[in-house]
Amino acid sequence: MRKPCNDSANIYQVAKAAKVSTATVSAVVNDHDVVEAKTRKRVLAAIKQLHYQPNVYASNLARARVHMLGLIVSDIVNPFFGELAHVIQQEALARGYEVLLATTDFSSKRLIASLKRMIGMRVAGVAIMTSEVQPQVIDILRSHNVPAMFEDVGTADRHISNLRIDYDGGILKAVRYLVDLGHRNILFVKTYPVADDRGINLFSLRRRVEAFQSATSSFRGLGVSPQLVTCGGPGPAAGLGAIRKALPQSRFTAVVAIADPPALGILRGLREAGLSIPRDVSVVGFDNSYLCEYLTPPLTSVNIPRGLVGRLVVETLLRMIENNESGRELYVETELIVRESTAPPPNKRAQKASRHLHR
Amino acid sequence: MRKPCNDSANIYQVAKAAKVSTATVSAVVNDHDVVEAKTRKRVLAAIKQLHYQPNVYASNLARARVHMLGLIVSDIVNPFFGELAHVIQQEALARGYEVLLATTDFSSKRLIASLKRMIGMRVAGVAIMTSEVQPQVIDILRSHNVPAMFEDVGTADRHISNLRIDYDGGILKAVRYLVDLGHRNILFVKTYPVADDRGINLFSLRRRVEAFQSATSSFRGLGVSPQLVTCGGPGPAAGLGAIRKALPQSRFTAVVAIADPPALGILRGLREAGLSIPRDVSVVGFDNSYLCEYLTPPLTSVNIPRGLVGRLVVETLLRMIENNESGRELYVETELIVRESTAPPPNKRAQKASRHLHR
DNA sequence: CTGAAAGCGCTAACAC
DNA sequence: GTGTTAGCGCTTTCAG
Repeated sequence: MRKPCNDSANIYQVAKAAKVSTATVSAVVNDHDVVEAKTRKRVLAAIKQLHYQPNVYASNLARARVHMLGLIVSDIVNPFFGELAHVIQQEALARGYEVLLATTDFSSKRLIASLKRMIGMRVAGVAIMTSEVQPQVIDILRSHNVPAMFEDVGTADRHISNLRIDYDGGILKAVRYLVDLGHRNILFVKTYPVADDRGINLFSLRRRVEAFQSATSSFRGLGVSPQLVTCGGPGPAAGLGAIRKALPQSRFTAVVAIADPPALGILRGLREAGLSIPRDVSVVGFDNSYLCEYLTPPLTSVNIPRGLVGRLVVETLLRMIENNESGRELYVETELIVRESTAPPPNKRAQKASRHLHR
Repeated sequence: MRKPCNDSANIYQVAKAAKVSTATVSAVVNDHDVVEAKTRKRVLAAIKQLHYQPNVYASNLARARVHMLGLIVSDIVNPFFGELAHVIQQEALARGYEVLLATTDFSSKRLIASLKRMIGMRVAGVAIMTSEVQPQVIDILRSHNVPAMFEDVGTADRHISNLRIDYDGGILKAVRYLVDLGHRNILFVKTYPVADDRGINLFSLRRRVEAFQSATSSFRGLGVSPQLVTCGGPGPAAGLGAIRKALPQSRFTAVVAIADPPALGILRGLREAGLSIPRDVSVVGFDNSYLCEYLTPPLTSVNIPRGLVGRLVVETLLRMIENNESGRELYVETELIVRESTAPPPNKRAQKASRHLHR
């Protein structure tokens, strides 16, 4: 009635060529270890000869469950997400799952679309590592009973786990380190990507801003004065835009970037203005992506342990999927990696060390 | 006989809820524009109410062909491939195709595995943008009659197109520019990733080396002396390793990197040795990835027009798929983007401009 | 250890 | 316009 999918041989042809039934071929293909060696060999030969490649759709349709996880991230160009995706993929593969990757480009519309597509593919679970998550996402997940893992959004639930990354602590560590070096005027550069549709939820960005506010206020006694600049746009360009905006209007000796890509632009903007790093101003990034150590100067940055995150994500998801466990709250620490983009501010150059060196 | 896939509703339940047949539901879902508005509305309501999400496997199995392209690249962490993948995806999406992305990490075993998996998913065509391609790949492709697109490998054929990127020209332009600036001792840094299995075909790498040899030899009359250093490893680390190896044993005033990521490591290694760029040595990258303009100094690099490449790949593949056209040979030019990492060599500082400025 | 056969959920003739 | 129904290619009982 319908013409065959393409030129590929199907299981019947293999069965016929090997003079066995399709059940036997299926057993051989899936390593069911119940086939006599001789028969097996015959089947294998037929498979090779016909270049048989099982039709994934047919087999997944027939199979009860699909060994596949979905992973949704905002932006694969950000090296942090690239590395994270890589880790998760490795981890999943090691446990017998494929991973389906989707990118939202910060569009909540695309998040929904990707999620639906993944559900259509009957993924066993999804990890949604984006900063924008609207309620509808939760609805969809719930109505399909798909185990999910979020980053820093909402709380755990029967089918939902949540991984909290200690952004606040990371920002605090960065600020404390700068304060210890003698900095008092610290600029926080917040950038956000511009999405094509209305609602990107800037929840996690806002959280980081608050973390900065509270970090600086805890040093208010020392005369620390926080400044803030915001600029929309993708990656380094946004950082550059932000710093250009900030330079004429703020006085600062150190800047903390909300992520590494903007930090690239910040370095550039500072240099454009004839400033030297770290002599005139110190810069701290966030994510500790692989680029940091190759920048000039190597960038001090807050590290998020991708390996651990990847492992936790996959393991937790699999527990929910395979052992039917409930969702759980997870937490990972961050730490400051000091490199050469940070130093005492110009006027403090003399008084070399501060008393509270960051441990 | 088999338990349903998961908690999701299926087309029968929707049909029953809307009091129509499954054919009608299918027509609505696929926008077949033959359904009366009223019926349509009823079906839509049922779909929403039941959170119906069509099973991709069932529909692809039933459908004649799958609107999906495969894309295989070596390494998604290399920004160039990241950007290329993005462009191809956009382009494909615009023409109604999804794209399935796979990464080989330079392992030929993984190339084969990915290809087979894609064929199992009945992709309509594949683009294989890796430098390593063994004959078996061609066999597989041919035996399944899958249209394919390679980068710089072999020649076109009934079902195979080939895109040639003008690496040679790019390298020649870089070398000529350096020579015009007054450089005579030019180092070419070749790095290659180490794969976990035996056979990575270094074909395209070798080609670039040859291009460098021939480029320099065309300036032999001017006293140009080519040098070469090789180092295995991933990305920037390899560049760093290579330059560390080269520094004590070669004399050069300019270096050309085989790609941008190694150039990062080269910049770092040079600086480690107390050299200033471009004052003491000039550096040229290859790929012109988005990082270049944010490095210190901004990196002169050879540009590959990703947009054009992406468009050509998708368009050519679709011509083979939809119009049953034969494979073809394609060609794209490269160009040198001059930034601030290149300058006349130390001893030539005085004689500012050379006569043959690069156009 | 192997074979027969009943679905998995959907699509697309074809009939009405 | 809408319904009926025969597959798409595979997996998996269940008998033998």
